[in-house]
Amino acid sequence: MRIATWNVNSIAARLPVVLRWAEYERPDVLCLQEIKCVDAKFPAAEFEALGYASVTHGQPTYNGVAILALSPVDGVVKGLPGDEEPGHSRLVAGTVGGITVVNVYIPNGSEVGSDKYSFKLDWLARLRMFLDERYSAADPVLICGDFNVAPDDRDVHDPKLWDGKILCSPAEREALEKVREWGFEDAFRLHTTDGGHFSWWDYRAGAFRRNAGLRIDHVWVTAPLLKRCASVRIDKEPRMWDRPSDHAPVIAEFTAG
DNA sequence: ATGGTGGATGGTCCA
Repeated sequence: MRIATWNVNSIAARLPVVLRWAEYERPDVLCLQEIKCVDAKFPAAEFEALGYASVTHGQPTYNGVAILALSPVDGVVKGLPGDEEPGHSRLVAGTVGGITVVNVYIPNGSEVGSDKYSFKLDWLARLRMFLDERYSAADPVLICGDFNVAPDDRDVHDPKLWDGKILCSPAEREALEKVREWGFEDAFRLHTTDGGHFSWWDYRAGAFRRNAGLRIDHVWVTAPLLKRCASVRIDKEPRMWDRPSDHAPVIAEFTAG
């Protein structure tokens, strides 16, 4: 069972790249963030032609998340409780092949100290409450997505430059740690302990060429999945294609449970 | 260089 996560920065703009990648990689589950479209505009038929069912939670212009899966998705949840209506579409969850998958697009936060930063910290606190109320860490639960946080300095190309900045600041790292303490481990760090592995590179200033990136896209799992996790890798290949997303997909592989 | 690039949109907002 392979589960992937990818911030695609508009599914309309990225459809050729995502279809091409899905066709050769063919993960069992593909979690997308920033689809930037309403549910009715999601290109479900194109993915269905590859065998994928779509569960979308979109909104106009911004945000939006989707779970694509080769087998049926049950127990679907759309949206984080406590979101104002109409809220940001930043969470979609469901159970596929016995694994509960929680797909999140955690707010970016803009700048430390801004209103958007407060919203990010509050959203993370509400995410923890949602997990407390809805799921059990004794079960196979996986949370993945664009977390918009580099958990520690190994995940930052230039820790001095980013020190205290958005995506790296202590308060957001602590708020994310509270989510982790619910019962998750960072699956990537099971297999890879060194730095220099990134999942996002700014479009500007030749950041990808210089590998000036951050590791902000994550796959975290509970204990029952931890022992089944065979590998986690970041696929930089589609970041080199024409009209790429600024994020690379992350793929986790699990042995049968 | 308080910039740079990219997406949705059709002015700016967002990342």
